[in-house]
Amino acid sequence: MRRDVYQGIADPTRRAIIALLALQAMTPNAMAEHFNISRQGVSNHIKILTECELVKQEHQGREIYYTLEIKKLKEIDKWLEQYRAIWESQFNKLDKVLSNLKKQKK
Amino acid sequence: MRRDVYQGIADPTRRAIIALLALQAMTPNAMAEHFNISRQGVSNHIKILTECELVKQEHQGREIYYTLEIKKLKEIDKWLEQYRAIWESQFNKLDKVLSNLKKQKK
DNA sequence: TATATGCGCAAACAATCACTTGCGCAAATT
DNA sequence: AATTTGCGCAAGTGATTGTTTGCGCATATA
Repeated sequence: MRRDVYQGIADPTRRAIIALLALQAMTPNAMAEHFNISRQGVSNHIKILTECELVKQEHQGREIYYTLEIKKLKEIDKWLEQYRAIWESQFNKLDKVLSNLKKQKK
Repeated sequence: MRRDVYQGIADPTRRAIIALLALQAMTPNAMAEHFNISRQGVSNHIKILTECELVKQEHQGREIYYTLEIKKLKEIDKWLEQYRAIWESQFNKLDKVLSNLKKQKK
């Protein structure tokens, strides 16, 4: 069983949960109200998110508030970094082509 | 069958393929040499990457060169954007705490 | 103390996954 | 013309997924 950030964000419902938790900490029941799946379905996703360390829990009485571990998302950002350089240089190339076309028009 | 970028990058072998193709276009056979799985195993991944539009093909005789569609990775970057704002503000808060501690020491 | 509520665990399900092996087609080499 | 090479397609395998329903344990309310 693979448990990493990439796996964590692979499912659309999990990305929706992440979006919710970015706004505020929430209990599983509160999250479930936003989706068409059962409370337990949501809990299963939370379990995976917890295992990926994308989410942490805060017990409060019998309720459990889940919070987003935003720094885990930084991992993806770091992975993207190596490719950002490439697409930026590609954009610059395109930019050059365009400005050359402009010059030719003149 | 879900076919989006997030699914595309969910598998470690596929991320490795992406890394290879970032350096240069390659045939499936060439890629397979880098991994411990069969040529067909690699081809299965390529198929998924193609369906996610993370990869495009260029036929050249009987060989097929695959190239990385870097702009598709930008989609992830765009998704991350909303969270970047959050972790940056969190970092600034931490920064404040640290500089306050420093002041107190003085 | 009895009952209701919030939650995780466990088991079950079909669907999808990552792989493999075997095949056949088309391009290249002999 | 015969053989080799590069590739995708198809079918098969066991493992993992997303989901559900039923359970039991705590905490809260009556």
